[in-house]
Amino acid sequence: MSRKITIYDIAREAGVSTATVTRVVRRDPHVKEATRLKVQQVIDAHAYSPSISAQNLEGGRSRSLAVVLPVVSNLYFNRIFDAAYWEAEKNGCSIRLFQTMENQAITPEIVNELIRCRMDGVLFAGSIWSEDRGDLNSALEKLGKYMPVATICPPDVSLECICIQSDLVNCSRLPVRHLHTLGHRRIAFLGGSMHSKDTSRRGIGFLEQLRQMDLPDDPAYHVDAGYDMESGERAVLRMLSGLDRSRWPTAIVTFNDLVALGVMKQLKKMGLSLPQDMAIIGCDNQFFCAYTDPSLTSVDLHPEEMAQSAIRELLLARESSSRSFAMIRDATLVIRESCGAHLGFRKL
Amino acid sequence: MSRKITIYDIAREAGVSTATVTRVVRRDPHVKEATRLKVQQVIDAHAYSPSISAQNLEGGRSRSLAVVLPVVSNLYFNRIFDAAYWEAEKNGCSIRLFQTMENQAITPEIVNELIRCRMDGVLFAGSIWSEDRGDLNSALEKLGKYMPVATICPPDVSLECICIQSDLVNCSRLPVRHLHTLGHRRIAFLGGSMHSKDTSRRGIGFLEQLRQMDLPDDPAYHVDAGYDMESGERAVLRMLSGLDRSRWPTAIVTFNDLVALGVMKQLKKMGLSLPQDMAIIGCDNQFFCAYTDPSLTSVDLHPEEMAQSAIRELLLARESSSRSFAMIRDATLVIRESCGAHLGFRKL
DNA sequence: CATGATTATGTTATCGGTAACATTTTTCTT
DNA sequence: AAGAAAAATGTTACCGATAACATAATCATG
Repeated sequence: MSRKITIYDIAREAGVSTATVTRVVRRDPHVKEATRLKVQQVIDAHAYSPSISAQNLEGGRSRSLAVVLPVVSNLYFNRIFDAAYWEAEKNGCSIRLFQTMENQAITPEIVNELIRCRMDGVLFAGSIWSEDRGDLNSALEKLGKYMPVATICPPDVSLECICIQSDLVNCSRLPVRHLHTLGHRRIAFLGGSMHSKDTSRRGIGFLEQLRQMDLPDDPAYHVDAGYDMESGERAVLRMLSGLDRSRWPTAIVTFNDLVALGVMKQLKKMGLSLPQDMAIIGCDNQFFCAYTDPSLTSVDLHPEEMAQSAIRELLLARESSSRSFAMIRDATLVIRESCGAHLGFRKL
Repeated sequence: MSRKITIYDIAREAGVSTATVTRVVRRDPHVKEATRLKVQQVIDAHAYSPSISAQNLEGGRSRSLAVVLPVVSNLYFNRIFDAAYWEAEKNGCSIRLFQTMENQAITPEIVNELIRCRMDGVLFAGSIWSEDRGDLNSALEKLGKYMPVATICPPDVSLECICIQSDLVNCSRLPVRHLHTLGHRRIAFLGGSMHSKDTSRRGIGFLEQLRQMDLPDDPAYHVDAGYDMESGERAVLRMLSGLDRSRWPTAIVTFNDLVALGVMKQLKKMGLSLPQDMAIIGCDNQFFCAYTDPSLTSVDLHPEEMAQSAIRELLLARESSSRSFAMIRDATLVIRESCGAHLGFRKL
């Protein structure tokens, strides 16, 4: 393995001091043109570039940001991660990923590692809240003493940080309104685990929306459905088999597109035709929504934009210390075929 | 922002030298129990842990591996990245991601950054080969002088490195054989860009397979289809509209599951029913395959296992210098509904 | 051309650990 | 109890870059 060329090698070969080499590298104007040229030549010849570890040690920063999220393989978080990557890249920073898995806990090990590595900032993204948010908050609070902190998740007023959240109100309102326009009255919500605060928040928004529009908010229409396809399949089966056919909802709003995928599969298995017998609305507007059959109407929370803002704010916060920031990213309903809107379909 | 506790702080407070603190941290047995306890107490009290940058600088390594791939948002590479993450995590390493985008070029900037950061190894994953592979090889060769290199992609014998590849032979053979068993004779391949070496390799394997089984290898059945859903839609339309209905293939093998998604959508739009009118086989066995309608038979190349092996070998190569390794990961056909096998369906 | 101002370059301490080597302390042996 | 061996601990140079400070070289001006 080759030895890495150091600043000393360059200095020696160019016949100058290391200080001058640094100056050339950092484009310090206080260098005579002749010297600059000579040094630059040696640098180019060896393709020298300063060691990151040495720079980090000296400067006490790392030019890298942490992104802490449950799982990258989840498409929603994948989009956050990807967007964060490019935004960081654009600013000469790298991203270090930490996956917390379902429990979404920032373990003391992670906290420690982040501090050890002198991360320039940390972005925490989550959707399911851990049972006692206390742990999470205290972890974030501790991190806040060492680096700027940003979160993309339901907000907690008690926390001073860069706080970006999706528009949960519209996230519930848009689907209900759309379905209402199409004439639906019995609308069900298959959403997440009812034990999680986020879900119930979304569920509550959903219920509020129903009431505002004078639609029935039958508890039987509000079912715990987990976060994936299998859960969706099971949940819809459980819900429908517990109801007399006359009381079946005519539309289902799901926690996310994965759940919707499961729901659609199960409904077809039961012999229903979509969207005629049941309208479906998902959430996240994943890439496959346009390719399901029927294509899936879905709410886009714009995770990319949220991640971008978060990273941008983190980088700004590096300079101007202690900066707190809050924004709500609006939600958008992307209408496709799964509610029959394209057919001019209207429930009676 | 709090100042990070250093080894000097601990040493001073515990009344020992920094060497002793290091010994305690590194579990050196040559420390008196009483001293160890005293130092450990101070360490715990301040939640001290050694600075990564300092360790990296001193030790000349980074405990982190680079994963270079086109795009993480692509599900295939996402799985590679995720598996690499966990395998590295298990070994106390972190992963640094580099996205090369479509051209899949390891730019000089990336090469430089990898060396600058003293990466402990690099895993290059790709599928589409850049037009002149020369650039890529010379980049990998250069990197090889500084760190162990692994690749997950079609092999190049000229390159000395850890070389993991998927079983391209079976990747072509399994779908053709399955379709043949089901009575299909006219089988089409919608695969990637025909300009890329990988695709043509896969395409060639496909053609060979057809010949071996005495099936027609009509060039009209071998179409450039890109890598995503839109390309799949367009490609199948192009292929079928160029053929008399009597000459239509009865089955289509696609480059990947995304292309298959597009193909299925287009076929349905044309009024065909699946799998009766057309059998489809995808590749990658993505999570959504079980939830398309009909569910999609697909080849699994086991990217997770490949990534795992790659990372494992990289970590081993760190110790025993210059280690070259090759393996072919077998492909598996996951049979679902899209060829009608579940119906006992047989083409006549 | 001497002198101060300005510009260019060099010297050195520092960032936070690590490990080789040196030194001190303890333990064991006879 | 003296001396050797072993164990515990301390000292220090080093990893590679940076920047404050010091010094040297160049320039302008009366």
